[in-house]
Amino acid sequence: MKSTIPDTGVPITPPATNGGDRQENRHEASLHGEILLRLRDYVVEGNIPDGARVPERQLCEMFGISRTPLREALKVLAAEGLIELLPNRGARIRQLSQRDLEELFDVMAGLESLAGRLACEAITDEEISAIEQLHYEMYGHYLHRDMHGYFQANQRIHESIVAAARNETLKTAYANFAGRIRRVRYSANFARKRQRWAEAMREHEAILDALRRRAASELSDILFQHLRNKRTAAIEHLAESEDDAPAAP
Amino acid sequence: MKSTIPDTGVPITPPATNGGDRQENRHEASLHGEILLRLRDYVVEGNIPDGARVPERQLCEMFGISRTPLREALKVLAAEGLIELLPNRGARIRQLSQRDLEELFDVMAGLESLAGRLACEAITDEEISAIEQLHYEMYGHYLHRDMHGYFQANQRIHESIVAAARNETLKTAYANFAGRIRRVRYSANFARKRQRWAEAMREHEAILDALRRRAASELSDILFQHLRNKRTAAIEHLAESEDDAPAAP
DNA sequence: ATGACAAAAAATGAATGCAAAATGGCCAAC
DNA sequence: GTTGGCCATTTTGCATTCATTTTTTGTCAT
Repeated sequence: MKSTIPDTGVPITPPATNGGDRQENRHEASLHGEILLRLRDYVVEGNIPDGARVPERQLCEMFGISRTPLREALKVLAAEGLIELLPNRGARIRQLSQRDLEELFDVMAGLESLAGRLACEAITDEEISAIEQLHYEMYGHYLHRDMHGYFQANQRIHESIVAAARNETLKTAYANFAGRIRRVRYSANFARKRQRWAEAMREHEAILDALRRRAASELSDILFQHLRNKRTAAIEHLAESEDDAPAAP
Repeated sequence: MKSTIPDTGVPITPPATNGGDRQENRHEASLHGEILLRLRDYVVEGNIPDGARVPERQLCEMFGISRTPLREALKVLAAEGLIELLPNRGARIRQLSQRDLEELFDVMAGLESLAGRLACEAITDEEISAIEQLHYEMYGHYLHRDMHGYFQANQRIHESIVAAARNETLKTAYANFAGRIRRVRYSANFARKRQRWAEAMREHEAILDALRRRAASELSDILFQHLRNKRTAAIEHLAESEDDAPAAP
């Protein structure tokens, strides 16, 4: 006797309270902030299908709160681009078109490219060593065909570069866009091509090389191209998986 | 007998309803959307001093609405980084430290750099001609020492490049960050140095040149450096003007 | 059986009400 | 004269309520 959202069939399973907040500062104090964090994770993790309605009432009883703080959180999520609010017709999970995805990847590419440029100005030898460490770790996962481990190491490398840029504003913006993409990744489980793996490894080595030499604009170029290639791979993958799972009505 | 906000001395002058909405889509339909647009402009135009409290109640009677839609708008503005919400202590205009400004300028530099890169892939000859037109116009203002006209032409050039990137996501993000900086510009009236003018003109010519040749990574470098120089000029100017107007308590 | 229309039901948008926290003032004590 | 604590007022946060719009459902006619 599990209650579901009739329209979408989404099971109402209250997710555990968020422990590790990433970009919000002290919003966990107030209720709407707490809700914001939980709801954002809930959406990012893909618990609600693309384009589905996000009924206030259901979410209210799911979180055990009234509509006021929830609506505040919805407005913020809409501003972040995760959902969209149709006047008098409630919130829907924002359906990303292929074009939207391309745009998002390009913006991410621009931000990482910038991060690399800035990192060259401020990164320490220790930080580079740490990234090298991650690189070798990633290489190990690559050899063992461990996609999950590879992904994690890869993500940590990119996060390290962003962190080395010493720019909190950039870091926040990066996290925001990353969240939008992650939602898609959760839904359509990216399986990367073998061939792309080898390429990506080579690119990562070039990244490390440029980083060691603090070659700012060169690193900027490489990072942009690296993300561009990622974009192409992702788009191709999505185009393929559209066969078995056609777009929502 | 003009009522004022006691704490801050902000005169309550209801701004006219916003005619030209820029980044929001159809939010003008609902009341909270309307309020969002008006309040954002009100804040961006610098009508409330840095770090001052933004009392809900005053704003409510100023806009003639209840607190619910206003609070929703405040949450969004906080997410955009224009204000900050202290738990149980209301909203304050976000005070940007010098470091914050530097970070913002760098992110803007990264976004414009990206815009240039992308523009090289898609820009038409007609669009380049239009930018050249703006460039000559700007040159005229430069010769006549018309700072306002120069500024406007300059801004339109940069906006044209962003538009030529054919990326709505980028455009929105760009507008967002530009708004945060514009607030500062309104408060502390940037007066650009003569010497910097000549430099900027040269840089703009280099930009045009790279754009004509569709030299993506070169343009990317130039644009980044151009914005970096802008940043330096702005920071210096702020540092100087701190003498007569010390920081808020 | 199907389509259109109308009424009921539900959901959204905004306003109000209420409890808790913070701000400010006042007085006493040092 | 300054400092510290106590109480009144204000303000914030959230729940509840009211009004309007949308969506569903039921009925009837074709």
